[in-house]
Amino acid sequence: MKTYHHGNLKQELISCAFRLCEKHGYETLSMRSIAKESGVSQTAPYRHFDTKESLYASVAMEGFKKLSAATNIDTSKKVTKKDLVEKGVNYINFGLEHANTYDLMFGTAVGDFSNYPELLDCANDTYESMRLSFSKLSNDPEEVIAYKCVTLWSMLHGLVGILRKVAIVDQLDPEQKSGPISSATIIGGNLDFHLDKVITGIIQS
Amino acid sequence: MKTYHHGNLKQELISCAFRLCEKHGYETLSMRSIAKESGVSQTAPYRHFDTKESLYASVAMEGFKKLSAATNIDTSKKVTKKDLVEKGVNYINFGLEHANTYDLMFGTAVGDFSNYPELLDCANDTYESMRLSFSKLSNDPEEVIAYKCVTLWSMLHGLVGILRKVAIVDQLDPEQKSGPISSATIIGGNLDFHLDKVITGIIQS
DNA sequence: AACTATATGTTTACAGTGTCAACATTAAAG
DNA sequence: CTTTAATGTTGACACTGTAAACATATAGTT
Repeated sequence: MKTYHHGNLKQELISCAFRLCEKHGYETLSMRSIAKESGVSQTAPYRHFDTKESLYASVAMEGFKKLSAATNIDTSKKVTKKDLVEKGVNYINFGLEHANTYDLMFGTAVGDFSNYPELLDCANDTYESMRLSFSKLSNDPEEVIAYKCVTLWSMLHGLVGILRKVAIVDQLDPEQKSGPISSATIIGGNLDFHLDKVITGIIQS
Repeated sequence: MKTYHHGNLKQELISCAFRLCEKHGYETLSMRSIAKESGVSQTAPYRHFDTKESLYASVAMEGFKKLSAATNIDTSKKVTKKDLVEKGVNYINFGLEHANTYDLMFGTAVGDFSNYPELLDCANDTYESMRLSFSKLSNDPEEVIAYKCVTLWSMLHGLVGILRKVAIVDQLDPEQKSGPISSATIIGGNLDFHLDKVITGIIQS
């Protein structure tokens, strides 16, 4: 039975967009295709999203929620370096496994997060969780902790980006493409070992 | 005197696109607007670029050339850590000052560099230059050097990304927005100090 | 010099896009 | 039960990437 009013269209549009984004990348999304996929007329989405960017923002928000879930540390217990490393690995894996969504979250698709307060909150949560972990791990003053967080996040974020563009690096030595110089082999294969070193360095810095 | 044949259209299109990209971001570029700006019919660009992506690739290439120029180290002389830090600062500054172009270079606009061999070469040059610097600095075996390069590049790349999204971090504590917790203050204001620490860590790793 | 092939330009056309305005239907509030 | 607001549809507009057909200039060959 098909009703005129969908009842839950907004959520449907978001999860539909999320699905399509994960599969084909956000660049190929169109308002119209999402509407069609949701079985609704092509301009119906505009009752729930002012612009395409604001739909993007909602999808990005989903992404940050999932990222937070994958990297959140239980700070009620004692926090160890091992926890940080483990969640760092999770961060990288999220970036690689949800590459298309990650692009949406950190690319130019959503220009300024402060136009989307809920999205901003979600993004902040990810950072805040990291900050809390660091603060449970040491007695550093706040500024130092903030500093270390930014450093770690930069490292993780950069690693995702570079591992994605691994072709650039790997194709340097075509003969050795799958040999020991491959960054995927060097870092990807020993991710926790690598992150352990990096995080140790940051903690001690 | 207006001739039917432009004479140098390809280059004109590229530099025109580059200019527009720098100013307004690549997302707002259109084949037609670039054509118009170049004073030529709307489909003329297709005599020189199969697709929009391939124009993007050419613009990205310009970007990598400039990035290489800004970060290249004279390896005929002795290479010091200070050189690396200085070029690291240049890298970050390039990323921040040419943010729009940087997005084009490292975002999803050009899907797979291996479709554009010249672009791949330019990107590789940037890496290769870094590799050479590292190799002049120590006696590490090749794999270790490659590893360190990837680590450093990740850090630089990540830092550009995070500093750009600084709002996420800074707006955590609205009261302190321009206070000591701002990542821009922490890192941006002490960029060379920060990079010195990071690079020292990488060299010793 | 004349002829031909190729490179480079223009015009026209098509399907797809974001988004607005006008209208239709349903649900919610009084 | 009536009014209003929320949510849907249809139709339209200007813009996009890009293909096809055609026009003109340049380069190469005889």
